[in-house]
Amino acid sequence: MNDGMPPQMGQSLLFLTDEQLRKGIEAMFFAYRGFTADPDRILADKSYGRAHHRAIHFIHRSPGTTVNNLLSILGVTKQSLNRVLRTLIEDGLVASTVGQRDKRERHLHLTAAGAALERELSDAQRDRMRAAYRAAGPTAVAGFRQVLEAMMDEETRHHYEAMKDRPE
Amino acid sequence: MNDGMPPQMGQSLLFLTDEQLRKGIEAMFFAYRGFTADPDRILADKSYGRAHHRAIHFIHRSPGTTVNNLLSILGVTKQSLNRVLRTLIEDGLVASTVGQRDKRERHLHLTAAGAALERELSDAQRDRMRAAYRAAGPTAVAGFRQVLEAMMDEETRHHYEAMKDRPE
DNA sequence: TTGGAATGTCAACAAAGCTGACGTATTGTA
DNA sequence: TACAATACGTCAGCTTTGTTGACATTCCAA
Repeated sequence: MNDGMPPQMGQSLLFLTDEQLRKGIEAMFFAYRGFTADPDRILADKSYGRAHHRAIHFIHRSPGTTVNNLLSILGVTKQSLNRVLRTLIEDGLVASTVGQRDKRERHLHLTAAGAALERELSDAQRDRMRAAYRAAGPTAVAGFRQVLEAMMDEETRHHYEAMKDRPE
Repeated sequence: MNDGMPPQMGQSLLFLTDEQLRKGIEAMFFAYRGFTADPDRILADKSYGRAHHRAIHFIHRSPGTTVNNLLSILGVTKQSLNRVLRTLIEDGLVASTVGQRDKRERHLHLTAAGAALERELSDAQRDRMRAAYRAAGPTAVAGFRQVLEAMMDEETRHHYEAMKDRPE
């Protein structure tokens, strides 16, 4: 039976065939939909979107972060982020305080209400992630993270690693 | 030193801590940006977007697929898909033919030009995926796929698996 | 003191999703 | 043979989230 592989290709490189790569690409596409589905449902009720979720997540993750820093983490323009941030501030989910050392900077924190929404969103997202982790097991999880990290842009990976080991 | 873990938690469950889950969530977010970055750059020059890429990908993957089938794979409304499909047909990248058995159906194929663009896009995306796979190794890749598959919605996983093993 | 950096705002626009409504051709069924 | 359901296309209108470009304000630092 012809499996489409050149006979000289060793078992060791079978995971690099175009077919394997295509499966990985489709797995990323389909999995990302699941990944965002639960928070999206929660946000839809509140007339917020994914952009609000991302802002809330990273403000929670790095309390006191500046607008500029958040910008480069999220990879969007300041105008785009500003629109999202403005509604979150207006709605009392995010507090923006003038910097001490540099008064041009605004430091962002979640309010109690913002922290409550963050908790609700991340609980939902973690539930799915936990189920997937549990189903796949610790070895698979390690591989999952390795491949994802290798897939990032250089600059992005720096952001990722910079906040990798911060304590809660 | 307090690592934040309850002392009764065995090593076997450390991969399910909130901190591990959060890292996985952030890895998904950052990696997905890298995942789409290369095709996005190619598409920007041609005034197409990610939606066009997805349509082209799955038409290439399942030649002769109907509009309805594509709809349920992509998880969008027919109005949204139609806008994309119309431009692709107008530009001569996709051919739409009336069904033989059921004349209500339209069967979708890539033209030579469409196949050329598909090749360009998937080459770029596969290059990054290949580099990530190579860096992480075959064991990691297996885990990567396992976790992603466990992360999908039920219905989505059916789509994924239905086209999993089709020959090129 | 002056140039540049950080921030914010206004305007205009585009991609890509959504709902709702409607028309047409075709098919299956009562 | 009527009628209901299906597949597809399209129009209109709306939302979210991204983009440029222009411009004002505030403040640090050379």
